[in-house]
Amino acid sequence: MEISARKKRILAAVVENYIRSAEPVGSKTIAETAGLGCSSATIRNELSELTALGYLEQPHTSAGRVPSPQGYRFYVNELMERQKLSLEEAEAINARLNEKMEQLDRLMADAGKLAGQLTGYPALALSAPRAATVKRFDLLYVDANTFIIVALLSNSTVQNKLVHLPFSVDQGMIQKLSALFNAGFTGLTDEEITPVLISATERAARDTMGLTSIIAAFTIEALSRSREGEAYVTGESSLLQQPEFRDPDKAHRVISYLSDSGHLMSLPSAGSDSGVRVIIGPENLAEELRDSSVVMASYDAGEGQRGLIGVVGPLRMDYAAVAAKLQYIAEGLSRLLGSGEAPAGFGKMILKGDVTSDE
Amino acid sequence: MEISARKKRILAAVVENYIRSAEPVGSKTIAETAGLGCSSATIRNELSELTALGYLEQPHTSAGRVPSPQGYRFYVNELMERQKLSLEEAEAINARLNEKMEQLDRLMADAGKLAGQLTGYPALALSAPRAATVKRFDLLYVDANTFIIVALLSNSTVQNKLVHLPFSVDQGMIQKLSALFNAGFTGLTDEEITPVLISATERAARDTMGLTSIIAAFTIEALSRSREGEAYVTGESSLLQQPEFRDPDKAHRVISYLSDSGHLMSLPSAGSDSGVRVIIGPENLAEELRDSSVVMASYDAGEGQRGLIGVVGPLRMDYAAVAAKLQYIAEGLSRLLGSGEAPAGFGKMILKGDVTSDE
DNA sequence: TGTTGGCACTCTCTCTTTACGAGTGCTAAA
DNA sequence: TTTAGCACTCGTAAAGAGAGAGTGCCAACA
Repeated sequence: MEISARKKRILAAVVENYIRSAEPVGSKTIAETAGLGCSSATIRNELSELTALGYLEQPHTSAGRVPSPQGYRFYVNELMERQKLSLEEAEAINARLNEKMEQLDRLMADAGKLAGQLTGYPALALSAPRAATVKRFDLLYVDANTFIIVALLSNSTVQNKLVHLPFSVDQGMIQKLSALFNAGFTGLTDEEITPVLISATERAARDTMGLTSIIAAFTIEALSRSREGEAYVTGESSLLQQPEFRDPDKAHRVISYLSDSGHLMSLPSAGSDSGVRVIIGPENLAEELRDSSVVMASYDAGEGQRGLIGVVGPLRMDYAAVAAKLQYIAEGLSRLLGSGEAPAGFGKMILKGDVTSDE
Repeated sequence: MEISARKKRILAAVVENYIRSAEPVGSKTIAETAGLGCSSATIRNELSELTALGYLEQPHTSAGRVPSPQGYRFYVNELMERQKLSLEEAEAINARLNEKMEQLDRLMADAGKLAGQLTGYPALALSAPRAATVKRFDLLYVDANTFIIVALLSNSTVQNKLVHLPFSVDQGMIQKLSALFNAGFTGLTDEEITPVLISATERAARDTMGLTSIIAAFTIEALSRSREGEAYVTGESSLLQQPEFRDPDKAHRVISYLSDSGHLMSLPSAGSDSGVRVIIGPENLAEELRDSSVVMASYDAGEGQRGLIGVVGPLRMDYAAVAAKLQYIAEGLSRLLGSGEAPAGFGKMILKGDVTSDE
């Protein structure tokens, strides 16, 4: 069934009013604010039909209307105007992004924080999980009982570990091990580093002191950590300021769900086609998020990696503003970090609309 | 004024009952449960005096008594029995600690998580801030445009950074820089690395194409990060389950205060290391924590470092149980990480690592 | 056919009143 | 010094009344 232009305007008015006021919207309000040149009675008829179509809901017989999840979805897909950031906002974001450039290893989490502060919702930052391999090992001899393992991974991160030993090793042993690992363990994912391989290497090295397994264990851990991706959540408590989360139990359910990073990693799996993704209430796979909406934007983190920033809030979220802000931040991050290469291995993720990626 | 033994027993009964029930404790309840062989009227007289002395409070004329902060303090200092963990609890903690040994760099945060899960309160984990210096630099040549900076710090962490250059360097240059930094920058705190020193080094190296300042900037950042210490907070939302934090605004104030790690670093300054510390409500310096209590235990993190784990909860916290658990965890951590007294006879290796990843 | 004003109806929210109960403080007796 | 008894206080839960907002429907109108 096709929806008339006026119905669309009325639906948009309901959504936008409700987003602002958090209270059911009545026909009178719409007649006054939407500027449709018709009376509240007419609006009532339209509202009634929109309700029958499933776009609106009535909390009780004699209250105003509230958008249903389907109503929000329609709004997001077809009615929502692409919001432009104000100059101040854009500049504030740029300033924050530039100032963070110094601390690249924390950038991911900081990007989440920025998103949270700008939108006032709890924010999440995810790095796409991705199988990595070691490109190169270095073992640094420190003293007779100490050495450092340094591993350069295929995703261009460097992991290291300081190892203290209860016995002595000499430089020769360290060099031998280094050569051995560079020869035998580079290019392998964590799953390919099997106990069989380790013990074979151990025999080849004539290593009786267990050094091989120490290094192998470190390698496996470093790789699997990178494969699992990382997740940061910040500003969880700002959820408490939303009227729909004044119930501490409800808030607790959502927040504690968010706090378990394991859960979060499954969020983006639901599909990732365009720049900004909106998941509305019951569309969430996770039971705990059925009363919440999630808005996410992905960015190019360089080295063929993609990152994700997003916020979580009530259904009554200001989708237009949040989407605009997230997209702007994501674009900024892509510009700063991005390699310009096509994203590999993380599905096709093309930023929607006018991407100004001059790289 | 000296407090009679019976008053002490009554006070303890009030505190313990209130901790359990979260509701004001009446004279009748005490007469029935405390086993003092006297009637509720007698208890009433005593309660009245305890109230006059400031150990108890009355929410309103005709409710039971609630411990005042001073009452909690007296309870913690003199009445609280040192609780012993059950065998299951102790074993659960030990198991968790051992399983974490593999991932030492995350151990600090994990220890906090453990404390939180065991006690049901939000938990924090702090590393004591401490000025560090670089003990040793290594620059690893990767390819003509890429090298890795590895710095071993005096606090036995290792920091690294992968550097991509828009121009080529050769191995000789890398080696020269490495020698230069090992000669000129080891043993300095971040504050001692002045722009004057950097530019002097740059001149001395002749034609380093800005590499000197890149490495110097990395060094400063690594050192200042270590000097600021680190703070992790987990399980904030469990505060919402406490009856005294059902008010979302109150909970939000506390949680958002906790979420700012800058605030947390000032927490331990008020006191020193020995054993378990309890800070009760108004004793907190921070306004935001005046309605909360903090229990902290410090542990020996090895290398002369101390770490801190703690929990935050309502005044009505089960101090005895929480203190016992924290102490047990802290002792376990000290045993695992502690440098000085660790019995090396078991051939147990002490692995300590720090992982940073830069792009 | 679509739009409008009018009107009765419904339902929630808030305020007030009432009743209840838990616990105290006091007094007098043991 | 302890105890039993009793009046009193105060918060809370339940019940009732009134107001207000918004709907749904109907008849009239362009």
